[in-house]
Amino acid sequence: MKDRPAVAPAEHAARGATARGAAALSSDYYDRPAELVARDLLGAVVVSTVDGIPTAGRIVETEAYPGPHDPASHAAARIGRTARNAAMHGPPGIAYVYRIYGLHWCLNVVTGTERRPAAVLLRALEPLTGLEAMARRRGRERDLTNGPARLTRALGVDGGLDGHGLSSEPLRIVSGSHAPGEEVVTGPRIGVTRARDWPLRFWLAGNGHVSR
DNA sequence: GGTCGGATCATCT
DNA sequence: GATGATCCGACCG
Repeated sequence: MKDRPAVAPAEHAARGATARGAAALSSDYYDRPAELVARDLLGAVVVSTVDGIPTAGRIVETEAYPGPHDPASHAAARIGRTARNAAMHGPPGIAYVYRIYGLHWCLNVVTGTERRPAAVLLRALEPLTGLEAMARRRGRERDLTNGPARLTRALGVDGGLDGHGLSSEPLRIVSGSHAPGEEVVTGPRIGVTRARDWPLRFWLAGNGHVSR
């Protein structure tokens, strides 16, 4: 049995974040370098109403893909602009959703960094609301959102949301907070083969919902 | 607990 | 023709 905070960090976030009319993060918020946005997004809440089904989760793990100078990015300089990465070249605050390994979807937030394509990958959420719907979509009760492809499945996110502005239905991100005692930790990104040592993965230490 | 291989295909070489 | 910002079930210990 792991130690848990007396008051779950999610409780505060859940109340404000999923409440009707909660303010979405502004485009100014995203118009910053991906490293900063990736760190600050920890604690924010993703709210989905895809298929009319409300689900929401608190962001506990992210990765930054800061620009063309990053060889691991889908918008790396050697690749340039393509149909797949078009959204990364769009305005800050829209979604970049792509298929990976032929069968999963991953959700990114496009950020600004001096007009260069950049994004933040959402790697794990702490489930807040709609857990039953998440479990139904995932086909299991556990591990609902602790992985980039798991969380898209749980929220009903797919390629149809590529380029979608994240301040409007059916997929929004609203502000949240770090709970007292929650510490941001940095480390290498998962699964990448290039720039393995760049410390661009961010997560909330001690939160039980990170991907690993 | 851990490791291994299959699924499955758009994208890029 | 090879690769990949992953997940899952099978198998081993």
